[in-house]
Amino acid sequence: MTSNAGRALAHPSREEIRVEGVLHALSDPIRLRIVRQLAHDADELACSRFDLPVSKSTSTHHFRVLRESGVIQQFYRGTAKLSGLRTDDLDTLFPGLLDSVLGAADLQAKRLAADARTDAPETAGLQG
Amino acid sequence: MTSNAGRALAHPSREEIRVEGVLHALSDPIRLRIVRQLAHDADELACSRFDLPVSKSTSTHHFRVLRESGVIQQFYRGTAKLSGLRTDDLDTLFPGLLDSVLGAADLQAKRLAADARTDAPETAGLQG
DNA sequence: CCCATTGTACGAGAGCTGTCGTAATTCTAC
DNA sequence: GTAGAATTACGACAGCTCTCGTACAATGGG
Repeated sequence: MTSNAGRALAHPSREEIRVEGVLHALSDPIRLRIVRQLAHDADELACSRFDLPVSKSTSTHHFRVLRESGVIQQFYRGTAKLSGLRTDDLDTLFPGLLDSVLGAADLQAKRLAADARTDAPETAGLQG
Repeated sequence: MTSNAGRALAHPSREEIRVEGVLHALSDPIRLRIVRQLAHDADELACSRFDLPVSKSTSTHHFRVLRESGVIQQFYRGTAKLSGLRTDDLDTLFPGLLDSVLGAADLQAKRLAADARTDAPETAGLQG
C-alpha cells in the first residue's frame, strides 16, 4: 500500500468546533507559537520542522490538543505528519477570530521585544 | 468613612496584560458568559446581577481570574462590587480581539440554539 | 448596636494539564 | 529482512483549575 490512509487521525467536524476549545487551545504559549509559525511560514509543516523547547512527547500532546479542538488538521505523508491551520473552517465559524488572535500575538511579541531592548542595555547589558 | 478606598483590588497594568492570559480567561464557559453579559447588557454590573450556575465562591474565583488576566476591572461601591470590561486597554493592546471573540461566541450561541431546535422535535435524540 | 446584604478567604477534593522517559509503531532505503 | 528516521502510545508525576462549604469582613439601614 502506498496510501497513507492506514493511519487516520480523528478530527472534529466543523460543527463540533467550539469557541471555548479554540481559545483554550490558543491560550498555551507553545501552542500559540505553533499556530503562529503555521500562519506565517507555511500552510503545511511537518512536526519535526518546529523547534520547540519541549520533548517530542510533549509536542505530540500539544499538536493533538490543537487538532482535537479544531484549530489544525493533520495527515500523514510517509513518515512525516503534516499540520496545517483549518483556516476555512475557523473563518466560517468565527469570522476574524483567528486573524485577531494572530495579530494580537504578533503585537505582543513586538512589544515584549521592544521592552527587552529598552530594559536590558541599561541594567543588565545583555543583548541578542 | 464613606470612602471605598479601604478595599483596593489588584489589577494588572496595561503593559502586564498577556494575550495567553486573556485567551485562557475567555476559554472558560462561565467566564465567557460573564464577559458576554458585560458586553451586551451594561458597562458596569454588580457581581450579584449575574445569574450563574455556580456557588458564590466559584463566582468570586472566576471574577478574579478575569480581573487578574486584565479582561475586567472591578471596584467597590457600598457593599457591591462593580465589574466592567477593560475595553480600551484590550482594544489598544489587541485590536479587534475582544470583538471577534464576542462575535464568535454570539454566532456559536445562535448556531447551537438552532441545532437544538432542529434536533429535538424531529427525532428526539437520534441524529446522523 | 444589631442585622441583612454582599462579597472574600480558606481549606479541601476531583479532575484536567503540561511535562517527561521509554517502548512501540509506521514508513523509507538498502 | 534490516537499519534508521519520524512520530505515537503509555505510564507517571507535579501543578493548576474548578468546584464547593463554611467562616469571616465590609457596608448600609433600623
